[in-house]
Amino acid sequence: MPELAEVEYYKRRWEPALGQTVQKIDLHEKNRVFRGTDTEDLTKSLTGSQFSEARAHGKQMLFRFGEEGWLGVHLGMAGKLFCQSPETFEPHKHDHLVIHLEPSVLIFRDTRYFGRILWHRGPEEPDWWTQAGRNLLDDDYTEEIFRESLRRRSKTPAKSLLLDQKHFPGIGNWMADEILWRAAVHPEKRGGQLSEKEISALYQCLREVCRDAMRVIAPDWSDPPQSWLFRHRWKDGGICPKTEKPLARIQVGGRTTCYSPARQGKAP
DNA sequence: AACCCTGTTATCGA
DNA sequence: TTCGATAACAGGGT
Repeated sequence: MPELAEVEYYKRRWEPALGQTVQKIDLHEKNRVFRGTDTEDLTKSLTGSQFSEARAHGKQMLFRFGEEGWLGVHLGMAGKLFCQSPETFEPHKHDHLVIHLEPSVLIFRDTRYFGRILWHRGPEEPDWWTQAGRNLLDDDYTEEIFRESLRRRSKTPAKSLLLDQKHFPGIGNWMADEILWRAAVHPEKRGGQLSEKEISALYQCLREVCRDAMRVIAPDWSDPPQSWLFRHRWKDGGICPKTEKPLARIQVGGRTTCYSPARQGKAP
């Protein structure tokens, strides 16, 4: 489920425990979500440390413990984060990491095991954090930078390019469809086939969808309004809220894609 | 019961 | 090198 704004939402779920001290860790070290992670060092270093910082970038989260502990969380397809009190916490089969602080309990739950926990110890942030792509909501993420991404991958269908986390961190399946629909660009159109007007529209809609998602979803996971494609994309017989014509579903780059033929045209 | 999925990664081949 | 297609991962929802 989690894309840009959902990840921000889940990051905020852990923030109430900032400043608290870790008493105990529960984890299943053989678990897939710990692939490549030194769980022994994670357990040893986290215990007794103070939860000091919470950040999100794209689909990745970074939580700092003490000065030198950096816990990375990726939610995959179905990951969730919770913060509960010890009285209300009930262990769940798919709770892969449970951090008992005083007085809160932080939980990483993932029924599908596509998520991932990373761990790094040292004074500096880990490489997998500093090497992430640009923040699409920053003022310095300009149309020129967006154009450069299109140039670099001019033969890739627009839908597939938008899903590339190196270029567009945080964009996932529903956001990519929403952006293309708002910009009236067919998902299979390639970067090199886009007109100047289409490129500008895509850039504007990319920024707009990121802002709208953060505003509506990040604080309390509100339902987006009916005016978004989001509300219609999975319904059989869904109707485009802009044209009132039927929506269509196709596969692009292996991902199910919903679009409005009346608005976005036929395959190029 | 069969099929689908808001994600990532390895592999193969053009 | 680059990119697309495909499969794999694992469980829950429809």
